[in-house]
Amino acid sequence: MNKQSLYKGCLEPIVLQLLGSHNRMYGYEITVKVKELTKGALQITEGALYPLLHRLEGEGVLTAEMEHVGNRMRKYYRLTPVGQATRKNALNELNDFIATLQLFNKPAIS
Amino acid sequence: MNKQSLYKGCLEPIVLQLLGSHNRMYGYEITVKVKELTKGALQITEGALYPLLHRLEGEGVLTAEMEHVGNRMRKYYRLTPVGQATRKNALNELNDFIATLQLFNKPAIS
DNA sequence: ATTGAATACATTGGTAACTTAGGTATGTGT
DNA sequence: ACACATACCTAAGTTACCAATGTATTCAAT
Repeated sequence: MNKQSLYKGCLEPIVLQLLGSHNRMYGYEITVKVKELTKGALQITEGALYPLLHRLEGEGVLTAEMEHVGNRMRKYYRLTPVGQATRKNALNELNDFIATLQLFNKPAIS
Repeated sequence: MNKQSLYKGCLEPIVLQLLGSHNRMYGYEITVKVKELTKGALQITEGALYPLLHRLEGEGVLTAEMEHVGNRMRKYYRLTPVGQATRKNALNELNDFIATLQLFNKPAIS
């Protein structure tokens, strides 16, 4: 078992948290920021991120605005009002989750 | 997204931790203990647990011994020496994971 | 000037780790 | 008698990811 598997299911709350503290971000920026923030511990793959962003946009959690920087396209995402609430809720769940995991955090007994 | 999805990938380290602090346990006991410990926050399904135990046994992480209590069978699992090491490693990964998640734990900015 | 890496978007196919639903059987409470 | 708890198990479907690939532009290095 690869430790990366622990992060399964955490991508959405992480992205929501990032967007909750950054006004707006584009996809590639998110991957770089996460890698940087976690010092490489977590590397979001684009194959996971882009479909997630599209889904969240479709659900009304995010809005997107295209922008051109030079000749290159960027798609900026930001939280909608619904997304703000979703983020808060996801944060609560994340904290409950962490608290629960801590219950099992014992050095050993043997 | 159901918050249960956060636990995806955490079942193995949790089971290893439990067995690391309990000498030996049987499957059903594990489900009850986890539910009790987490006050219902985490309910391991048998469809997830039994295949996991079988896999870990096959990998040499656990050994099993059958026992009869009255007319009913119990299959007790315990960590092998390999399993002890696996548990320690899983615990480290779990702690790193928690530390990484904490990086995103900010109330908000908005 | 060309090559590789970085930037930036995206999709497709495969898979691991679950959930849901079921099956078998014994014991216990009402 | 019936439901619920105990105790094992499996099979089929779902989900959320990863790996690989594709397109195109920009920049640094040789």
